[in-house]
Amino acid sequence: MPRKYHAVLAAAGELFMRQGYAAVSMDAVAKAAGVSKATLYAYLPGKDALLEAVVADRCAQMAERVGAVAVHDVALAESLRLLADSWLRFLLDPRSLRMYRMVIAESPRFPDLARRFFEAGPARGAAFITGWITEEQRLGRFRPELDPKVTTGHVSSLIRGDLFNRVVLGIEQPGEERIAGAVAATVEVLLRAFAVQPQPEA
Amino acid sequence: MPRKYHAVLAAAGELFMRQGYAAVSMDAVAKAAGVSKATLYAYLPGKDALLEAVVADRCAQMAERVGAVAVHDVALAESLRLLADSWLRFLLDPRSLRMYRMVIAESPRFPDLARRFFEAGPARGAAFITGWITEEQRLGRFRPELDPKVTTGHVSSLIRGDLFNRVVLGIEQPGEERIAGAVAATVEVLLRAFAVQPQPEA
DNA sequence: GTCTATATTTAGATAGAC
DNA sequence: GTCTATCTAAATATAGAC
Repeated sequence: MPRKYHAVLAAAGELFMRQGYAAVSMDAVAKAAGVSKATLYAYLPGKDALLEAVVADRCAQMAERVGAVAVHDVALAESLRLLADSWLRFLLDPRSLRMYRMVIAESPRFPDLARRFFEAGPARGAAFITGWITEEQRLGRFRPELDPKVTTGHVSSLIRGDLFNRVVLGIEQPGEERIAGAVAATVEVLLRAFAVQPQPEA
Repeated sequence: MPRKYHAVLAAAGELFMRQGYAAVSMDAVAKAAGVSKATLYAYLPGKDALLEAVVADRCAQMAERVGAVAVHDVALAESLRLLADSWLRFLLDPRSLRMYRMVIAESPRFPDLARRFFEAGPARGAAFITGWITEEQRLGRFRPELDPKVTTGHVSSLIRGDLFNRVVLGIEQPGEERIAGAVAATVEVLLRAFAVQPQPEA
């Protein structure tokens, strides 16, 4: 699939993410990609296939960007802060938000698409956090009796927090301090819930 | 706005929630409501206004259904379990999920709609939880140094948990035990993070 | 592979009778 | 208020030349 195929995927992706699948016409995609409509149909059998190709492409890109900062050679509080900070910022990235909105919206009609997104994004993030937890348990800083996978769900939910839900809905557009503040508050909770020796607050 | 107005809102709501705004035609709404298209335009100036009316209507309904179970005359663990269980089940209700998906999808193009949804749903739930926390603090069972509003974000995030994210994407369709298990695991974390006297596990 | 031009269907919206 | 019938624009998809 040659020359302009990448331009088509990029243009279609941009439009689908911003306006939603149903609201985007093949004309609009062709125009944005600088291609004729007939070329679209030379590449792909139809609009559904275009969406699937776009999401597969974006998932591959996302899979490379996923991954928080894992550090273990500092105090647990700082290690948690770096993990939470990097992961939350990834979630709040406009690309992540647009992808999330679009996939959520179409998941009832395109379940495969939702699963692919989940595997490329949330599942990879979860696997990363599970690894981080396991290592911290080995270091004796994270409660050893907890199941790493179950705990990953709790940790990731706290990191995402209320802020993500508000931003997804456009209720809030957080600045630098807001994000840092949310992370700091979350770290306090994480320490109380998961650290071997609960540390007193400042 | 007389006789068939309710039927129009109900039919349009059902279609918008299930298929998304852009994918639903006015013809489809008219047919589903048992009404001619001209009648739609007698009620409302256009499709956008129909969406806004639908969401306003559903938000009013939702505002009545919102509200978890608040109990304070049992042990904190049981009180937490009831709160988490009722709230999570509300979130996982198909009506909640469809509304959430649709509003998320359209929030970039209809920010007012997202805000109305937020006020009718998540904000009311948060206010409820904040009240619950304040009462538990008064009873001396919930850590008194914590800010109730900030803590509400942490509590609600943990209740929602990983399960909600998976269900929204259609990754998982939880049965009774799955929900109960998720609630139980969450309660353990909530106790460690927020109870005045961390209780030993079973 | 890529284009222009077009076929066909369906969209949102309205006129006018009752 | 409610209908049938219809207008106009825009949608998905394709034919056929290069």
